[in-house]
Amino acid sequence: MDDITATAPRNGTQMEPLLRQNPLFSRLTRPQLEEMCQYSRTIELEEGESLFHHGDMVVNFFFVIEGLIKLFRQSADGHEKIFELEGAGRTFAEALMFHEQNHYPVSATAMRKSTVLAINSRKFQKILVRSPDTCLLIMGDLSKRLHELIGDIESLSLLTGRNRLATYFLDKAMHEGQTFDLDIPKSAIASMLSLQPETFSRLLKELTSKHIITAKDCHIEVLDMQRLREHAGIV
Amino acid sequence: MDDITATAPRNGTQMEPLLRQNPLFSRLTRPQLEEMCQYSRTIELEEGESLFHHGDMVVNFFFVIEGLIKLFRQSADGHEKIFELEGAGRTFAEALMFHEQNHYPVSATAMRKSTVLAINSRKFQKILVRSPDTCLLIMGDLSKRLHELIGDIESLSLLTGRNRLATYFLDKAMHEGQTFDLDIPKSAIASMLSLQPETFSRLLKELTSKHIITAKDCHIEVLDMQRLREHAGIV
DNA sequence: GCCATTTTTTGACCTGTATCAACGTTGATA
DNA sequence: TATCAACGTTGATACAGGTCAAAAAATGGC
Repeated sequence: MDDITATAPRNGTQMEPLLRQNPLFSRLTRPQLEEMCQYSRTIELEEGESLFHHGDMVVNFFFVIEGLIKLFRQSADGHEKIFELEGAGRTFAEALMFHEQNHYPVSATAMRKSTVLAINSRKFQKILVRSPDTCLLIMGDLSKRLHELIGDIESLSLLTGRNRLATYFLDKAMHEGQTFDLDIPKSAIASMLSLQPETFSRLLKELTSKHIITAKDCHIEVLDMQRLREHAGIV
Repeated sequence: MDDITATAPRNGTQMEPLLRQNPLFSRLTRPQLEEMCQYSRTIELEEGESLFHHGDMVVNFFFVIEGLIKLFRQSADGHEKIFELEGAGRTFAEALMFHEQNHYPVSATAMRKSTVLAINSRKFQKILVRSPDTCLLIMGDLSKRLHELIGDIESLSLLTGRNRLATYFLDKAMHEGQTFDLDIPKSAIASMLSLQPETFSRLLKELTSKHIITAKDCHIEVLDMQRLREHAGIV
């Protein structure tokens, strides 16, 4: 019997626990998981290496074993918008498996040395038909992403860059406490917030000059949550 | 036996054919459809009447029998962003049924006299568990919406208002031919494109003064598809 | 047809953010 | 240590689009 861990990228790493954390795989039986792994392969990516391009035909969806994958799109004039950064334990492009003859709507490249599991969409779909439990979890997942995207559209339509930056910091502070680090280049954060790096820099300066946060390199400390909330524009 | 058509809002209208056009219902057996209708009720809405508000607890999802429903969100300073207009045959808020204890992420009001079918989410979910076919169709549907939202985010992040208006007209021209009518108030179109009515009006004027379109009241004719495409910024 | 109301357009002005260019920092490489 | 490239900051400037106010046009009731 093929052991799942055999497909793990590095010596003895148990991949199953990591897979099980993701709703796509949490309810699959062990044989189903093994079947899936037979139709999967791990891909090692160097920093900056590309996994697929906007417009490529969809064959696989992906599970991040390690690293960080950037999902983005470029405009005609070379500007880049990052939609999402996916880290260890996350899947991406799985929503596409439910279309026939589909094309990736975004491009994917590694922000740092990464390992991903490429899972054949068509084969996985066959497993799905026999797992209504998993179907419901996936639908829950898709629905959550839908929510998030609606939130993004709202903030692009109704809020200012200042609002979006403050919201970003509020989120960070919620999850990691009053002091945290920016773990990706500022220009990448700017792109996620749909701002130019220059504007990002100026807004950051504004928040520090108002003594709402302190910023030393990538290290941020929130001094005044209340006023940060006010700047988030949610009132 | 309860006939499905019994829940139809107006004398003798067969609702089943309309329901069957929607992927959510196309693969359900007749008994399943009847079971569903037992947990549903039709709601009549006057123009401007509200169906639910952003933040309300999710109990039902909705199927539009007739009319037009506006899905939107309001910012703190009273600005409104329309996410979607749903007409006859469309469902909305169905993505929410896969979360427990969920709240509507948008508000819904009727743009004109409308009739909707309110379907109990929890009950429908129970039918779903026994319909893997339908699950896959729904996932396809959710995935398509995800795509569309990603497209919206891209156009808000990377394109100008001019680009978005041109894209809107291109789409219309594709579906309805070189000449078509704006069937909703201009201010509503502006909101969908994330523009102020004043800006919308000015961009419209610009397109007419360049002889790319003609606009008389709500009647639009595209004169120069090629240049309209150029204005859409997709190059 | 006329009035009241709503929607759209127009004008003047202002603000947020992009753009372009220059410069400082940092970190890797030779 | 010198050099180069990548990244971030700063300043000057430009422009898209928002805001406010008022006029014009369209709509709907009576």
